[in-house]
Amino acid sequence: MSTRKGAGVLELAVLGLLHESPMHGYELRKRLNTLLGMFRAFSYGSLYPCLKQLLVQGLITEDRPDEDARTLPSGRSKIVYKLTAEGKEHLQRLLSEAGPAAWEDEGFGVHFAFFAHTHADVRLRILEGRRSRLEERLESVRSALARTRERVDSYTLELQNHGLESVERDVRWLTELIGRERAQADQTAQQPQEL
Amino acid sequence: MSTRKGAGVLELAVLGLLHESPMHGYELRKRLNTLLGMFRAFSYGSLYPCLKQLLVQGLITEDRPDEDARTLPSGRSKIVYKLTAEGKEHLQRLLSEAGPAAWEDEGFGVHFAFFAHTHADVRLRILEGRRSRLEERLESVRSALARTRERVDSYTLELQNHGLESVERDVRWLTELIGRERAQADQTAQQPQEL
DNA sequence: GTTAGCATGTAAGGAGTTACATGATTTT
DNA sequence: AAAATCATGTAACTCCTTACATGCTAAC
Repeated sequence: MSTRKGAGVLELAVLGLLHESPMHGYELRKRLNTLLGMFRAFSYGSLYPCLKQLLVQGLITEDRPDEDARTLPSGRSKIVYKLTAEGKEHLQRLLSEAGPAAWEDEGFGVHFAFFAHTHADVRLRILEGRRSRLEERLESVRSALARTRERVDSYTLELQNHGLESVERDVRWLTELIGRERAQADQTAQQPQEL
Repeated sequence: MSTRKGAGVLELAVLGLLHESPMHGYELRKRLNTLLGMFRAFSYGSLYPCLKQLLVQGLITEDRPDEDARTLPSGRSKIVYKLTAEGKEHLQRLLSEAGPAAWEDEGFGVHFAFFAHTHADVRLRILEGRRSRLEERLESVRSALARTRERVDSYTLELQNHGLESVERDVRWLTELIGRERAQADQTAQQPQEL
């Protein structure tokens, strides 16, 4: 009840993208779906309500170009959204949390996408958390498979092998990234505070 | 409104597993999570309501071992679920549908897992549907990427490349499977009706 | 001048999760 | 005798989708 659970992946993604540059909803959705297109896709039906909520929370502001006219329900035009100072703070807070939300399936991609704005130690903990998570999954499925080795038809087997291989590949990828992060951390540690 | 949309992946998975052998809920969930463990996991909170609904629909029956005692709310014991004839028919119907439900992200794994009970031509159409779906995704993300080549930070790039590679790998996997299916179809076509 | 893409929104609903509640049985 | 795991269930909730509704603007 403390951390305001109602976060969701979308909120972070929207804040992250708006941090790079102000945008209107339609464009935001396109950027969203090229950024995370291989993992998930969002529809307008979730994006616009999310923007509305962020507005209410004061994390973004909207800029309607035709302020002269009366509050028009028709005669639509682009509404450009922009991060507020509070929004930037909130984004930083979200990106500093190295917890399950950052390494579980739903959240990992988005958190990773904004690693450029994340502290090095948090990055490392998220990558390691993700890797343990996947390794746990591998082990649990593998041991269950060993116990139930009986008769499994060839299609089921094919699916399970493909799944295992994909996750193993992901683990190797993570291991490489972790290696790079550590090497980088060592380098900056040897030359302290050079700017 | 015709095909009773309220299907969901769980329903198919439960029917499929119960087709192999009768089981109680707890065991069902374990089998479920080793079958699809690399792709998704289900909780009891969705499994038991699903079983209840299938019971109401007459697709499964429950076998409570202690029928002697009064309808006991306490004193729990295993409840073994079993497919009815109607349930088997329904399962066959679900497995014969070579539509989006079978090749989109949510459904593909489960449909594939039960390919052993699926007609060869349906298998082929599902595999091809899945492949086109992934190829569309690749193309749409790649072309969007080409248009927005500007400045993307190295983490975003890393994520996108990894995503692209994973999906490309899946496409190659599907292509191989399609090849095998076709070869098999040719073989059985040359020697018609040998049993 | 009409199709395609740009642009914003809402209402209803679906599929599943979390957290809770309870108790039996097996292992250590 | 304590801890782990087996076993069944419910209520509240969350995040997101689908389908709808509307209209502008660029390309062909």
